[in-house]
Amino acid sequence: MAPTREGAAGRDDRSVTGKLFMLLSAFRSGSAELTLSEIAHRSGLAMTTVHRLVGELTERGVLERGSDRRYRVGLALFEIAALAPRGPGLREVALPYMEDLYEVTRENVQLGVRADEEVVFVERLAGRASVGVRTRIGGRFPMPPTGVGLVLLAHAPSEVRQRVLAAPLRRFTSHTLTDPERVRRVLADVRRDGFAVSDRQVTSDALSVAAPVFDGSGAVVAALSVVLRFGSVRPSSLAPAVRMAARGISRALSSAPDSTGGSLAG
Amino acid sequence: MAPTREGAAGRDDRSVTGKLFMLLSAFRSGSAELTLSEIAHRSGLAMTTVHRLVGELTERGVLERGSDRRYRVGLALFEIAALAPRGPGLREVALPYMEDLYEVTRENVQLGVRADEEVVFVERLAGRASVGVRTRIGGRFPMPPTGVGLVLLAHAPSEVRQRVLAAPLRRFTSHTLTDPERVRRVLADVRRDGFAVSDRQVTSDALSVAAPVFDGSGAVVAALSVVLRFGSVRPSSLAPAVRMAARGISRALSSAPDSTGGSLAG
DNA sequence: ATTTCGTTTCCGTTGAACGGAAAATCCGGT
DNA sequence: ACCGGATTTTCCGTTCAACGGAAACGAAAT
Repeated sequence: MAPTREGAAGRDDRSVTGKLFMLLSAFRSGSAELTLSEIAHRSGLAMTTVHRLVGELTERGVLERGSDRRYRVGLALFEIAALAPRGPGLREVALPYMEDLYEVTRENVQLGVRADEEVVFVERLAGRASVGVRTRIGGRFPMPPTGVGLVLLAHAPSEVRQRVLAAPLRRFTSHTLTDPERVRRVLADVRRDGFAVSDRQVTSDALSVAAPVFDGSGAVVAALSVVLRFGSVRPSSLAPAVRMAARGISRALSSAPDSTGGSLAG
Repeated sequence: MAPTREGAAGRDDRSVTGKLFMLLSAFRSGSAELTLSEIAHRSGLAMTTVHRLVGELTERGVLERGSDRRYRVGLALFEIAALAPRGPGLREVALPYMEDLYEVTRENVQLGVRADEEVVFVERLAGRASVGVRTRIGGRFPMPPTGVGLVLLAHAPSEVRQRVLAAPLRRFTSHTLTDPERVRRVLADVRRDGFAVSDRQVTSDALSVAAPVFDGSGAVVAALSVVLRFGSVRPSSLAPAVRMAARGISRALSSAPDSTGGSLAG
């Protein structure tokens, strides 16, 4: 074994499919542009193997080479990923409603779905006046501290909830809830009220209000949130607007031919 | 050796990488949800091969299974594609400027880049009042009839321009320009004026005004456009606004640490 | 000029990928 | 509930694509 220090890597690196996945995942951590040897190092694959695979991927546009000859994720991957029903597909029908919400609040409007035990943010509208957020589109984030996460967690299968609350809850600010029992009670409130408030859980100057998005079968498939600067408005006063927008998306999803209901079995 | 000119439909289905690419590309044409045998049929691969590959992809979240057991593109692919500098990376810095433009016009605001000899749309903002467009995010479109396409083509390497104008120009409406010489003159105007107008080239009720987006080195890396209902405003009156927004994006790109300049050699 | 670091080519070995065949499962029809 | 056709999944012997060590090549830095 080489002295590579990757802990998160998958177990199965025998198949080409697995190698390709590890190779592409190398771009997730760190910068968006990598040299061949950086890819080899981060993916834990042999140089020659990476060289061959990267060559083929580049030929097909899955990777591209920049002016400095570095490799970057290419458009071909973007084109295929654009077809993901829970990603851009969902975004497509949600956008007009998010737009409305943005106009009213002038603050970050976020749309997220659950992947395993984390949130993946699918879309975010932000103007230049919006308060800064630590999330990135296509990026993961723990569920408990975020508004969308609370909604998704509240409506997730109980096994998922168990597992998430069994793990230590990461602290971001002095307000972050780290007691599983407290969070459990918050989740019950979220289910009762139909919306969630995350008060300075991620950054000390922001809070978010979130509401669930349902598919045709009544399952929660996503969550919508607005991120506000702390102190600017009373959170609960925005709940109706967020819920309205979320319901608008839900309705659009039900009537759309392309059902976006999906489950990630734990 | 020399880069293969054969373009899209590569006959190289020997390598696993190629097979995976063909497999995933099966989702491009037609619906977003496919059964195993549909994937096998569309990709041209053997059932057992597809079965094995699809199984592994599903394990990693690159594909997902819906409630009806059909396969769809999964979030893992979306997460990786989100790192593409010319895709979501570009979108991220462009969004606030696009937002501004949307507010002023209340119409479709589009951002596109060139891939080979076509446009790939990276982002589109649209309200409910906007006119319908035939483009899709992550989708391809011929360059000559679209606003963004005209800008990208005008600033593309001359070989690209040659090839595009050598091929027959597809007609969408009675106004679509199909004479290469006419288009060539339009492209010269685009370079001189700093913006492009596509008048009812794609649909008879819409026209678009587009301007180039530059990276730090002065190369055109993208194009921004507004799609208007025909007759609502005089196109040239919007040119300054579009150019302003495009320049804003250009400036943001230059100062960003992550250069998004990229070339796709012909 | 020499070192260093990254990239690319070469080639013999090997096991992952392959796909035909058959079993298992699903599904609409009766 | 029962049947027949279509779809999905498992099994397994064969083979060729994938592999990676070694060495040549290229480009900056010293």
